[in-house]
Amino acid sequence: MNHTMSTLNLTPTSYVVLGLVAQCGPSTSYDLKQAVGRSIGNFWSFPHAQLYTEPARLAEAGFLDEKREQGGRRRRTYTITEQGRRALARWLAESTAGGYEVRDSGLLKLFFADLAGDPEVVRKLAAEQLQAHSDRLATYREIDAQLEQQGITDHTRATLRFGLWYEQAAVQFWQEVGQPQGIGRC
Amino acid sequence: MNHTMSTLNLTPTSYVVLGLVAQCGPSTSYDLKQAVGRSIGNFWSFPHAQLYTEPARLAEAGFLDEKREQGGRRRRTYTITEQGRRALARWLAESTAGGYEVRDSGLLKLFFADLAGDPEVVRKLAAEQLQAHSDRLATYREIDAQLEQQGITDHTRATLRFGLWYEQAAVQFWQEVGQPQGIGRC
DNA sequence: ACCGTCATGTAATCGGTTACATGATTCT
DNA sequence: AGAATCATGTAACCGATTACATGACGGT
Repeated sequence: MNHTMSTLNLTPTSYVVLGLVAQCGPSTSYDLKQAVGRSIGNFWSFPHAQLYTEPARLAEAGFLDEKREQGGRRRRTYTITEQGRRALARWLAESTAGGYEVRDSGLLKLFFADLAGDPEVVRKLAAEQLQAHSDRLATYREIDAQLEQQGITDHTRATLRFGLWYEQAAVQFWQEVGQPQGIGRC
Repeated sequence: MNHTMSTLNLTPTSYVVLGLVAQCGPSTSYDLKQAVGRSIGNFWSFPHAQLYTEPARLAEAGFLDEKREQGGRRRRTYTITEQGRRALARWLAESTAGGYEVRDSGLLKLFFADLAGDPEVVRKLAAEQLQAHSDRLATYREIDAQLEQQGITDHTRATLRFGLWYEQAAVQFWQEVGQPQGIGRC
């Protein structure tokens, strides 16, 4: 019944918004921002502006329902529609075609590090990265422990646990890099 | 001496191009495409069009030198300039501010998987991902072995080895997810 | 009343992606 | 010679990022 049913292709960003609204119920963009910051934002970040524009797009296309309050902040609150739910369900069920991407500038630098001529560059890089990843590993461990205490066992927690595996791998990797005596067995 | 010295901000893409040209010597966009496909493209992909437009931008800003052949394919060959080298060196030396991003739609799905209501969704997802990551792990192992035979021990090989660590972590993670009896120790 | 931070957006730009298009080579 | 693939780009669009801007709210 909505005539603006133009073919709008749904990006990962779209599904994040859709999923979050489905998960948390009626949300404002700021709610989304908070939710992202607490969870997925850890490994896949979205600038806040997108969490304002994307829901608008989705609403226009009929995947979300937008209600704007009159007084005060005049904020827009989004609710998922049946159509939105269907789109989400379809995405969840469909086979995951897209691979993955690890966009890590540290790695990029390492790849070109030999160009610098100076071995110190690699040492420094490895030390930095090791530090950063160790820190995050510690953080994730804390959070995971908290979630465990709270008895949370659903798949949002599982996602966090990926962070654990990842950071562990990163720590080991950068340790390996830092050791000048060469590459060990994996 | 170049008057078009406008402030052009250098993105990761820029450094990939710069670094590759520095590493491989004079290159065409197609060369870059090939090089990317063989190496960094494995975890950080760049559509080929970018490898045509980016060098142009860099050339215009004085980081690359462009020479176009007359006959045949009339292709443009890029060489790194002193300015380009400096930019690259500066980047390599500077502290890596930007964190990393893991953009994996499989993970995203997992995060929202419980919304589907159907446990089969998770099973299927985990199976798929496990398969995909196992395959890539195998591939990386092969490539690494080849590189080892060739006696390559520089940091471009090290970068590949990150792929090994990563895929191993991913495999373990998705195995964990696939096992319904809950989450084990990490 | 004032100040700082929280919250909520909009606008403009620009890089990234998709799609299109064509000319060289190579193979049969 | 013709088909198929390799190679080399261009153009248009659109999402993503940055920057700007302002209004509410909470505390002093």
